[in-house]
Amino acid sequence: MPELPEVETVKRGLAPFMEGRKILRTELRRPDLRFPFPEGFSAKTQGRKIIALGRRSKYLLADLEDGSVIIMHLGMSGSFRTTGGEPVAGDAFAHERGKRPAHDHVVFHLDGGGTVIYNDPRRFGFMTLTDRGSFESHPLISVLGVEPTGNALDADYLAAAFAGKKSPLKSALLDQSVIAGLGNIYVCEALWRARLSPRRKAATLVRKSGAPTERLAALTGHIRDVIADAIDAGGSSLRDYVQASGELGYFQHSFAAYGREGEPCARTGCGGTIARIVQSNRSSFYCPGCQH
DNA sequence: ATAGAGACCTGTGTGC
DNA sequence: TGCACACAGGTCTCTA
Repeated sequence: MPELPEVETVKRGLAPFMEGRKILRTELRRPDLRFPFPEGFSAKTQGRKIIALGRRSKYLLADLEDGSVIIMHLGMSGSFRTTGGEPVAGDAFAHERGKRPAHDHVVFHLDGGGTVIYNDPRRFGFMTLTDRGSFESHPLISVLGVEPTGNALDADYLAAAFAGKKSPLKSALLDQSVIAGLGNIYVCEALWRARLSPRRKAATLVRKSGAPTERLAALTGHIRDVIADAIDAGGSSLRDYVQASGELGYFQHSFAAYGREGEPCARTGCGGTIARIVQSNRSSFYCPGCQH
C-alpha cells in the first residue's frame, strides 16, 4: 500500500499525537504480522517515552527514550488510526454490534488515554526493534539506497547505479537499494512525466563515459517533483489508505498514468492511450505514444 | 551476480 | 445470489 509519501503523511499525522507521550502498554493481538514480533517486543516498548517519530524510505520509526527504535512497515494494506478513548473511528457501528474492527493487530496505549491502532488486513507489514546506535547497520536499513527527497539523489548517482543495467527502467526504479521509497505508483508517474518508457533498459540513460544523459537528469528531477507533490497532497488514497486522522490523501486525482488504462494520455497534443503491461508481475501504466 | 516468477494474505470488483 | 478469477500501494526467497 503505502509508498514514501503515504508513510511521510502518516508520520506527520501521528507525530503530534505520539511525540512526548509514554507507551503505557503495547498490546499485540497476534504473535506475528509478516514476521513474528521480536522476543519481548511489548516488554521493551512499554513504559518508554516516545522522543520522536521519523521515517526512512517506507519505514516509520519511533525513537524511544532508552535509545531503542521501533521500525514499522505498513506493507500493502497497513494503516494507523488514533483514538482518544471515544468509540473507534472508522467503524462507528462496531460498538452496536459488539465487535472489534477486523485486523486491528497492535494497539499502543499512551499516557493521557489515547491509543494508536495498527490495522493491516493482508499482514504484509511488520514491526521490529533496534537501537539508535546501530540503526544504520540494521539489515533492513543498511541495504537502502538514497532518499528521493534528499540531495543525495542526483543524475550522477543514478548514472552510476544504472550503468550496465540490462533491467527495464521500471524495475531499476523499484529497486530499493538504488532509490529507497519509490513504489509502483510513483515510478509510473515519474516515468510518464519524463516521457520514458518503463520497458527501456536502464543502461540506455547512461553515456559510454558513465555520465548521465540529459534524459536521466530530467528523470531525476521528475522523481523528486512527483514525490514532493504527493507529500503536499497528503499521499494517494486508493482502496484502504487513509491518513492517521482518517482523512484521505488526494494525490490520486493527479495521476496521469497509474490506473488509467484505456484513457487518453493527458499530455497536450499526444493523442495516445494509456496502456497496462505486466513487468516483474506488477502492472506498469504508460503511454506508448509519448513515452519512449 | 542478477532478472523474473512465486510466495506471503485478505478483500474487492467483475463477469458468467 | 453464488462462484471463479483477476487484481491490489511491498518485498523476501527461490530458480534460472
